[in-house]
Amino acid sequence: MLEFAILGLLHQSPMHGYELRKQLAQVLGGLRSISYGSLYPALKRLHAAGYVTTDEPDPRAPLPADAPPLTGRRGKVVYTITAEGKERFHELVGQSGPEAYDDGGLFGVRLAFFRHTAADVRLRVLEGRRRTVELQREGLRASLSRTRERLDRYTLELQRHGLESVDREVRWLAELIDRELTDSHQRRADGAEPGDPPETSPRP
Amino acid sequence: MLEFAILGLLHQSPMHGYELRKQLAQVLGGLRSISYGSLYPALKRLHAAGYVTTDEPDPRAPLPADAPPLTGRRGKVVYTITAEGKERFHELVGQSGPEAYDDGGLFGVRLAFFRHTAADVRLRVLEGRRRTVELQREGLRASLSRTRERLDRYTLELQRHGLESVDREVRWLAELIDRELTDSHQRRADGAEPGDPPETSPRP
DNA sequence: CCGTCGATGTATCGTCCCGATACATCGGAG
DNA sequence: CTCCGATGTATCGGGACGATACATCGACGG
Repeated sequence: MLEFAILGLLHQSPMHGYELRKQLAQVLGGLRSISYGSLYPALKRLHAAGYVTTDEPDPRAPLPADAPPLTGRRGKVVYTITAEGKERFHELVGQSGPEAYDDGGLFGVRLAFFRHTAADVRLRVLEGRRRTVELQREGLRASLSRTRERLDRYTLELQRHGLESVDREVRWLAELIDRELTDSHQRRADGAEPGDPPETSPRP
Repeated sequence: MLEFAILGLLHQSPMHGYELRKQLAQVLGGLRSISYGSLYPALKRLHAAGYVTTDEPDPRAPLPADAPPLTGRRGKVVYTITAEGKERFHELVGQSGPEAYDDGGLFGVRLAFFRHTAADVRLRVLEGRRRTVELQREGLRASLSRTRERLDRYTLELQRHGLESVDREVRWLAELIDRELTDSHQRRADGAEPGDPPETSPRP
């Protein structure tokens, strides 16, 4: 999941780890933040896999007689996506199976990078997510009506609130899907390229 | 977090790990489930800490000449809470500081065992949680109005939906707090014990 | 001119949790 | 009688987290 998000951000421009974290927090919805304990190991993995490069000139050669403080020598590192990294990102962005929407966190990241996603894939991902959440809702409803009598008021409130949240998510997804379909028809009528990501204000 | 939930459940009656998992899923709101990869290590920790005992008679003594299959010898294990465990649970249940509500997951568990919690602690935890979520909401609002122009429609939708969810949670918490206050006044008027957990249907 | 304070920045450690997987037992349906 | 699904215990590798340490730099006031 981090892999996806990092590649997506680096796809737009090279960045420091620090900046990456800030942008990530923004894109992820503001509440979900990413810790350095996840970020740096993830960058290390991506680097090992050849998906990103660093400008670190490796700290071992060009200063034989230069040792003022010489402590730490911690330098800033700019991460840049490679051609393989871009390929990997587009491979991930093209996936529309359960791995794209079963996990809510990953789905959020997918949504944040939907502008890089083809229209048909967008639609499949949204509908898959809706199906997943609908199943959750049904399970929740069943469980709630089964155990309504045996639960105390607090547990009951917790479940009720959870169910309403899931219900709201389903309706939200339905709205997004509707909009996708409308835009798709609109594009067909306009004769525009199919798969064009709709802009923030499609018709200003 | 698991520690709390497990002790809370075992507080009611001894159980197998398997049953524990099912009850846990129920109490946690139906969506959040707990995997065995978390549960058994957690039980091991609780056992090592002396908070639970098992009926496992230890597999090393009483069958010298008994070896029909002798494979595995995997037996069922019933976990029972100890006096120290109950003490630990009440210690945890009495906490009303940030550790009780800063994390949403832990707060959910707290709520699920609110019937074991004193009325004043309940109120402090609910108000603390509301404050936390309110701060989240303000941060989200600020971030959203700051970046509204630069975000594409999908990221915008994501943030909007997130903000509405947080907003709904604040209102939900306010309702719960109101109810606590009402019940508290009611109890005072009735002359009942302060701290009585309100039942599921306080006035049938 | 200096100190220190907050933002920027890199990095690791221990711990927790998860999904996948393996294995074992048992009651009932076919 | 046999197979199947529910019950049941357990581990493994890996990912993510919070806490923490350390380093650099600009700005601000004393």
